[in-house]
Amino acid sequence: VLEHPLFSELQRQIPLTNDEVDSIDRVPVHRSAVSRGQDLVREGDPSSSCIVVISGLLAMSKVNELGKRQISSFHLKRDMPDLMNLHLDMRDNDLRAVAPSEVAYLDRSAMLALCRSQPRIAAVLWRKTLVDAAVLAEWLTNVGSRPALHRLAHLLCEMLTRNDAAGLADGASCAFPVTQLDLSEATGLSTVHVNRSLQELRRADLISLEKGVLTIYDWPRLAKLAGFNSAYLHLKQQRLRTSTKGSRAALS
Amino acid sequence: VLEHPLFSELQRQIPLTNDEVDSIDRVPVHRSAVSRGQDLVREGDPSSSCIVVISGLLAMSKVNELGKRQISSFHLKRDMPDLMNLHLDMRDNDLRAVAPSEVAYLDRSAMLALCRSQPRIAAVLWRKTLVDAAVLAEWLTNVGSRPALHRLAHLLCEMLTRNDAAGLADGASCAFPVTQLDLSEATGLSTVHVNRSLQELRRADLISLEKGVLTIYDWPRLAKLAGFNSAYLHLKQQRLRTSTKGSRAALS
DNA sequence: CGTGGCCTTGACAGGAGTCAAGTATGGTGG
DNA sequence: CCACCATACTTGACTCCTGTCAAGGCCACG
Repeated sequence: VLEHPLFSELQRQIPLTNDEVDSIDRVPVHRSAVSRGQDLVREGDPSSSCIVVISGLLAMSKVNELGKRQISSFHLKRDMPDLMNLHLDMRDNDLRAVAPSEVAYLDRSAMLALCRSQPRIAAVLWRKTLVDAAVLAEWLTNVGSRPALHRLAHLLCEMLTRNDAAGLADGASCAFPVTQLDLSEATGLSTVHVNRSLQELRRADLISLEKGVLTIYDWPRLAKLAGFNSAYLHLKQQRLRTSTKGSRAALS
Repeated sequence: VLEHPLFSELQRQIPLTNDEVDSIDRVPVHRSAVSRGQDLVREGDPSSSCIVVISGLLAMSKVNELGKRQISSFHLKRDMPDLMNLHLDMRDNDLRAVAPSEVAYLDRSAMLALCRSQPRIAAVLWRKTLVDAAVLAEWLTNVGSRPALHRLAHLLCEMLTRNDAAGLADGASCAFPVTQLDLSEATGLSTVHVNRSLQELRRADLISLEKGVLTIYDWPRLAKLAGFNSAYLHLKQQRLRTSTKGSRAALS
């Protein structure tokens, strides 16, 4: 018997009462696997479910009138991208699997009922949407105010920090299975420029990004370049990352 | 005796019960006037209050490591910009008066208590934060994927639409008391380029923006240029703006 | 061992930024 | 009532960051 996907995430935030656990168990779940590039939901769909990432990597995005796609967030294991639509009746964005993923669909009206009956759970979920919004604001700042190199560096810093906070990082490395096209859509740059900027970061021995694995060799320098300050992620346990230093040669 | 600022906004969303009205009245309010350019709260401040705009125009913004400011949202009368921080303990953004404004400060812990005791009100407020987040995502798309002219046009379309939905527009006109510096910080463009793009929009007889008043002379053409679709604003009453057409000459 | 993604590279173009100077505009005080 | 000042807006010239186009190389997968 599989654990309820809401349970593991909520338990991380607050200790749950028996009553709360029972309420959670009453939310119907439906699991499913999605392959790379597949859309889970599309702009204009009515919101009818609420997705939890079980594994893999999802991206929320919008396509503008010229067909250019803008990714507005990445979602790791245990993230709930659909929370942003819980109280909205129609989606105005796409949700797509950037890498092969497994997801759980929770019934939306059951989720709404859960929030009505369990205010503490509602508060935790609400808080999660606010953190997502804070990340969105930081992305806007990133895209609107930083030059290409800093922008990419910032995204990479965020990904490692979030993976680390979620217990998904391995030292200075974490999974980040994206193509350069994905990166270009997340940063608002062209793929060619993403390619060149990545090379510059690699040549400076700051990072490597290959086969879907991101490694940051010199955190202090990269974070400084990016102007990265993790405050906007509102992590509960402030794990201060100060010392994953060392050149590529030193690590390998 | 002044009406409670929460009341007018919530009443617009759902009919309130007596019990709910009583709970709202128990939230302490403190009104205050702020002058142009004044910061109401700053990045790093603990969230201790929750602001409602009574009149004027506020902007949320972040300053990057190079001192460049990015505005992430504008807030009109009755908006509650601080709702984005209700469940977060520390602010990661600034809130500033773009124009002379009046605001009401609601006590944050009283707001949290209100949400705990009145789930319907919590749901309405939660929904408001989700709409704000949806706007943020659209801004990201705007800044990340549209060229300067389209980007500005999109912002102007949004402002008129929101003013209209809030009952603050006068036909094809609304207040928008911003400087070109403000516009540049909201769009991620330079002030010089904002200036030239505005002139281009004016020369095409699409808009005027002077003395803090925005007028859109040819909505269909401007909206098309901007790729503007109001769906992301999640307005309850879909007031379809299709026909504020006419050249400047025809209107004046 | 093809074949289609994806990554890489070079050459070129252009949108947007910067710098710098000049022009309105509105508020202030003499 | 008008001179003065600060702030905002305009304009021109020039630079450069980033995008576009196009071709070639490198896998991974069938």
